[in-house]
Amino acid sequence: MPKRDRLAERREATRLEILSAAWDAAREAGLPGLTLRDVAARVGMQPPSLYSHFASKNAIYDAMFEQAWRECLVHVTALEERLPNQPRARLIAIAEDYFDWAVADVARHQLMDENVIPGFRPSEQAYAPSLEVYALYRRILHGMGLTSDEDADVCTALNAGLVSQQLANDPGGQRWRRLIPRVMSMFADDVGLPPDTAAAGPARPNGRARRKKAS
Amino acid sequence: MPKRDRLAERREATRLEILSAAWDAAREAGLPGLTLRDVAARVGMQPPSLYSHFASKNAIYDAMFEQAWRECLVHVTALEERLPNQPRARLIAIAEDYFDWAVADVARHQLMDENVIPGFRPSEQAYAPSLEVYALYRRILHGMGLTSDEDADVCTALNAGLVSQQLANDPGGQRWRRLIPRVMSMFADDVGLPPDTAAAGPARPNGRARRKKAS
DNA sequence: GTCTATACACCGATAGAC
DNA sequence: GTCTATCGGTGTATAGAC
Repeated sequence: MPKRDRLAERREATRLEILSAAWDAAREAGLPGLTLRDVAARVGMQPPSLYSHFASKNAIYDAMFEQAWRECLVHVTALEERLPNQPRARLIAIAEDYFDWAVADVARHQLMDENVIPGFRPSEQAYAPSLEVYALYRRILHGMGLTSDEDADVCTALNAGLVSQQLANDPGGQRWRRLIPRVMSMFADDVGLPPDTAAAGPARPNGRARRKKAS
Repeated sequence: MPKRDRLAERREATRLEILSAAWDAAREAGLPGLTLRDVAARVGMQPPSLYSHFASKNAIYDAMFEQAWRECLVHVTALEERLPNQPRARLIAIAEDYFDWAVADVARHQLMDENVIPGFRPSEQAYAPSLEVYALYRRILHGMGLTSDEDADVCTALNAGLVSQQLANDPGGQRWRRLIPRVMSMFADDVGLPPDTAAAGPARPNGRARRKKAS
């Protein structure tokens, strides 16, 4: 293996190490409270040395933004494999899974879905994975017969609202998380989804998913 | 009138002037980007002079938080007077009004509903008006026959989600604002509100709402 | 009491030595 | 690539003028 590749690998490893430290720091001090000095200390560097790997603090936010959405893409892709068959149960499972994932890391959620950093706008490259997630989401809904983009917008708004209220008014609690089955049923009624056939109630169904219908 | 009162009035006026300048600065530089030097310059003071009126920067945020929610309380109270009679039209009017009010001032919305400032938690006193708004909101819903606290939580989540998605993904646009009638109708169906009648008498919301059970 | 002047510790960012 | 040194700017604090 050429030397250049080893160097590139090591350089990439350092980048990832810095980002990992940045996530730790952001979770501890809050996303906007992240400081380069803190990050540098965690990786055993002097603060200015970070500029050898990132052009600015916002560049670190940008890389974190891309990481978070890539992570989300992997997460949702994996989730798709183990979704229940019944459309209504699917909606609930998706919503609960997204909810838990968002609430599990507030700093990550703020970076992904809120404008917490004054000067920060994600770059084209960092924004791309988020579009992929949204496309995947629409594809899943499409598989249930929800072909309208409006439906997807409504559904994302419902999820976003539940998460937002939970974090703002009852952090660490379950007050809005408990409403997910009801809200998703409401949405299912609105778009005219038929009732789930099997004994899959509003609670998370544990029945093994059968293979999708061949159409 | 005793001298003390005149002094107190002047002091209060200065406080309000500082807060007004703080709002201007926050709207311009983003809520977390607000700096005491900027605020001081806008009121023709030296930065340390602000400490004669506020104990800290967070104390300014706290006063702004209280102001914003008091303003919201006044706004919603005034709105209540001119709400349509029909329950479904009421829901839509409330939602659209809240939406426009929230979107009209992003900095205000961030302060009220998001955790944008790392170290900031509103004081008991500053938090009180927000509880009043929520109580008023529940009372309005109660007048439509929606007596459950869950209903109110769902409704606030719907509104919050629409605003959140609008600001995050289409700032300045109408993409989610257009969904308000549909989402509110969906909610009205869920709680079993009867259809609005064409000709409306005075507000006599005696139609008892019953939550429809979804399969 | 209110404001000015000054200082401190911390921040992001840059320049240059090695 | 990493370091030291340093810059301008920030929130915060205090001492002292009026």
